Amino acid sequence: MTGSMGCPPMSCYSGPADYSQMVQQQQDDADDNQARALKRPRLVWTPALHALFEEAVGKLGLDKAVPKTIMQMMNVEGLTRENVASHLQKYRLSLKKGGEPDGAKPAGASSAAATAAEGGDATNSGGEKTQQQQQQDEEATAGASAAAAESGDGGSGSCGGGGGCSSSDGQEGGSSRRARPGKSAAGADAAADGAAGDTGAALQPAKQREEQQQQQEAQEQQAPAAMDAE
DNA sequence: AACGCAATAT
DNA sequence: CATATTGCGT
Repeated sequence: MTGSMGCPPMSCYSGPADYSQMVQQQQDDADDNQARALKRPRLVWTPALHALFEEAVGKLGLDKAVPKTIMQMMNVEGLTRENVASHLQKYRLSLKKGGEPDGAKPAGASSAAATAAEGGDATNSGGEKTQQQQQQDEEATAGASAAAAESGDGGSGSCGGGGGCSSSDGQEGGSSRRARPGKSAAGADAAADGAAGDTGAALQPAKQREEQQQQQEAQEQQAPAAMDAE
């Protein structure tokens, strides 16, 4: 093992496994915070998370793809419903727009892989800094830990059991909504915290547990010999 | 309460 | 730009 350790495509992934901390600076209040729900850094939707997300949506079915379920299925600590909801929106929007028709990509698209599209490192490896805009500040954020691993599929049925779950409903047909102009500045709300905690208490250098492999079916490769299966 | 969506803020 | 946040209507 000498020096070549390049991680072949997909293998050592630095995705949502062990992020670093990096506290962010936010307007802390001078108030004492205490058990305030900490503010988590901007969630970085890494390709893997996206993958899990898409997976969950796909497996659950569009009808059941509701934030709560998705979130549970992804099993990513620290992920909140809001996170998923927000992304879900985007996801749906994207589908509506150019779903994935081949050629519907604005331009340039690159093909992507077929079996596994992973590989995204959050941080580049070279040092290039192309991409992205000038703003964005240096807000380094990170935060979610991922894990999840095999969900065995079908594992969780949210409401299947005993309760009664309402299923999804339909959408409203109406369209008349939207009416809320006002808003703007003026409020002086206060809210914030400071400290560094991490709600995602699983991404700190103190926990060293589950972590390591997680991915979805992209890892079924194994068994050199023959192994029957489906 | 939870979801969906658009406006809006960072 | 990508996300989060918020407001409103189901």
